[in-house]
Amino acid sequence: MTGRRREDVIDQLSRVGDAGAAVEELLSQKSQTSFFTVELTLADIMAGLVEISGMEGGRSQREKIRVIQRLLSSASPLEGHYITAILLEDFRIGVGDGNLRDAIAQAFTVDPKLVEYANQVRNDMGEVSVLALSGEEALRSVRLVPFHPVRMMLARQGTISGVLGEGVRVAVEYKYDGARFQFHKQNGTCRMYSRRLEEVTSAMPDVVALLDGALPDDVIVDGEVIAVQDGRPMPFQMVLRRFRRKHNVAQAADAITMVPNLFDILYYNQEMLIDRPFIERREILTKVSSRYVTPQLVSGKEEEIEDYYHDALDAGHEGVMLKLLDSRYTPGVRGKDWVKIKPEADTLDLVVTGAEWGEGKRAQVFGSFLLSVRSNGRLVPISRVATGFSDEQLNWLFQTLQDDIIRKDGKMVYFEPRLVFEIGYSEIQKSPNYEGGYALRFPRFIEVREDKDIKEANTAEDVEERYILAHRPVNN
DNA sequence: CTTGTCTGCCCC
DNA sequence: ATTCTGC
DNA sequence: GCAGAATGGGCAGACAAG
Repeated sequence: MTGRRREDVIDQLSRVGDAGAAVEELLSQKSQTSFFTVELTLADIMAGLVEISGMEGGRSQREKIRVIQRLLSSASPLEGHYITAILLEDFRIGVGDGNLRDAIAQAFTVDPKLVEYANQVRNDMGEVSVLALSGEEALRSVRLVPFHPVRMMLARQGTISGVLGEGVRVAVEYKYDGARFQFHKQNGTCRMYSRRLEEVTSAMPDVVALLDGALPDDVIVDGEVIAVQDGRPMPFQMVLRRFRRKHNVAQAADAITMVPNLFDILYYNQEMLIDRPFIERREILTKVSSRYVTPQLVSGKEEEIEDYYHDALDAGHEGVMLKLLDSRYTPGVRGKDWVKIKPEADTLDLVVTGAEWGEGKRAQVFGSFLLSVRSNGRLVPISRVATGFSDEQLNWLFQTLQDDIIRKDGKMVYFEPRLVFEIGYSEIQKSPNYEGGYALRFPRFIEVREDKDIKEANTAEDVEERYILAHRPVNN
């Protein structure tokens, strides 16, 4: 569209770190040498977007590219910027749900709290905006309806002692390493939704059948499915092989057994329950469901909760959740009413063998680093890391590593090994993507071990040993 | 038909 | 997921 | 305290290319 070479465009993109801004610049350079443009209308853009959304199958990518090329070539630089932003769903204009909520509240002179409440229940700002037009009463009277999934309530990280105060009692439940789901049933029809509210019913026929059998009609419940074998939870990777599958579902269901665990109920028998206290919802859930309700301890004793937590870890779960007994169900909110307790991260000392240029606010520095373990006198990659750095540390690393670069390949650079990072992680997992066969789950940067030479970094044998140790059967 | 690469209102 | 940052 | 931003491993799917 601008007659530029592919490399120029990539170069531009990595320089500004924002595709919209990059397109704007490229188009403005082009307009100096080009003479005509056809005026682009909103209808043209809409038509293009509709056309693209309907394309699939063979050669569809090429066709999509053709349509985008047509739009951009008749766009002004600013238009190009925002067409690109629309296509990537990436506006970077600092307007999130909060600002939108306040704008709707002001436009229709209603309480922002009610706008938020209605959006929590209906999960559709467009619909909420229409309700706001009719006034506060309409917002107040919104109700949950089966097959309109609501956003899930989220938890924050914490510690047991941090949650327990004077005389505070909490509900303690296992934290499962699986996939969150919401299950709806009405008039004999069942549907299951993922955390991002995608429908996964057809991928989970076995789980849906179990829940159908265990639950009455007209309910919405919240839970987590895990993969199990011989009564023990399987690695998260097994869950991934099942959860959003479209093809060979029956075969996969045969190979990997999935079990639901229910921990909340949002709606039952025409009644919305999200504003009830958690203990009440729990009581209703245990009455309503004949099976699959997650075990629960209610306690205010730190020692007792610690024991329960260690039982959870011994059983192969991630940790526990602590839930305040009187908390409402707040869709989409990561509030302090639910707190997850997980083990502190283990750490490894790893050699920095490469890095990749960043994007956005990291466009001028390395955005992630390649990490390796020692193995028979060689260095073997085991993971990357991209979080845990302050901006200052990223700048320093970018500068200090310049002299170590021995090879470049696209946005990747490779170093003469010198630095050792201490890296925190939650788990070592089998990896098909790294040469050594293992990778770290949730890696994060702790610090540069300036006191350590690369010869003192951890080895592939260390990693394997830790993997085996973590997966050995527990004997009691 | 196989293989490689990229994407996902993706899962964590 | 985790983490840092600006408000 | 909150929301936003930038990034991790890994899976199935969808396409493109051979």
